[in-house]
Amino acid sequence: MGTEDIATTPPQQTDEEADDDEIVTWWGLVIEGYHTTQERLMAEITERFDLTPGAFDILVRLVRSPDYRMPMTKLAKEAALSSGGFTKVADRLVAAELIRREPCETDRRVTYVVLTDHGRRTAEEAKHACAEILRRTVLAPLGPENSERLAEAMRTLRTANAE
Amino acid sequence: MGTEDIATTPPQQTDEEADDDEIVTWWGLVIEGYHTTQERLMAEITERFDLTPGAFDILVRLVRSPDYRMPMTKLAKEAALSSGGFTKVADRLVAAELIRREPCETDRRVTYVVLTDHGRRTAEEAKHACAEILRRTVLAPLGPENSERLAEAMRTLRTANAE
DNA sequence: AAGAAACTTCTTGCTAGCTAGATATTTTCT
DNA sequence: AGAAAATATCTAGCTAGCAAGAAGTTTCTT
Repeated sequence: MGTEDIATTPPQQTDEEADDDEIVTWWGLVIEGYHTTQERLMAEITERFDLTPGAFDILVRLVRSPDYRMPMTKLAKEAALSSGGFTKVADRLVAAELIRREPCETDRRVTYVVLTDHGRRTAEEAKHACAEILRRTVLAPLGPENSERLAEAMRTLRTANAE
Repeated sequence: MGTEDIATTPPQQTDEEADDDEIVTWWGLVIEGYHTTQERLMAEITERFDLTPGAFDILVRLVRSPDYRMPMTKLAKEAALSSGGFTKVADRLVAAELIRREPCETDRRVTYVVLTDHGRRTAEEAKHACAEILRRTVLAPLGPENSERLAEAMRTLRTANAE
């Protein structure tokens, strides 16, 4: 407080404003670090497998599901997509013959999406490539201890800010 | 190695596949933690100030620049936008009377964007609100030590994966 | 000084994903 | 049983941002 009258290079900035600035810059660093890494990861994946980031995400979730299958709504929610948005992603994946739709016998509102054989192979290869890239671009630079701490911090943020 | 013959709940998964899975899941946690937090932050900002996330980012960068002014190309690069994409963001900000374009006297290829008075006020208020939200939703849950470690990890990732 | 090369901005057309609302089905309540 | 509410998917129209390329300006080379 009380430096309002002294004009320095950033024109008359109060201590409080400087504080705000520091915090916003600090979070900007998080944004940049995250995006740089994620974009590099996705650049390699999309180039090697001809998948969009959204499609890759769906495939990985499906390949981990029992019978490689999940109801549309559940999958959309997991992937943080709207139902309308997910319909289009699913359309594209069906067109690429990576998944197919299957009606549910017991509840006719529900449609399952299921990996095709081609989709399962692609998903497994892409997941393996993803892990390899992550070892190289994230785990190696950070080291195991910092990696563990990063995960812990993110877990905290997720729980603190969920819904 | 050597567990291929024993079928467990995920149908015959090798150790290597389990390893891949663990890493991909670990990074998925980072994605989720980051997005949850960022979305909550942006939800509050966009609601209070009628700004898109991209517009907010531009405004904050401008309010920190000398004379509240920057060449289009430099600003686009800082904000990780393509030049075409940035033209449209700038169009919207001009329409909202938050910035204006100004030709450069010495190099007629260059156009500056400059905060209007209204833009400067909005940017300062939004930055202050952003800092307040970050204190509440990020710094408080993490605590100072973990916050410092998070920034350090992100700095490492940024440098490791730049360009 | 003339032409080539590089740089900056803007235009055009495209894609991904969202919101709102339509339709069909199931569940719940009376 | 039948009305009302909830659930699941799809459709239509919208927005943000990208990529490619057009057009103008400057700088470099001869």
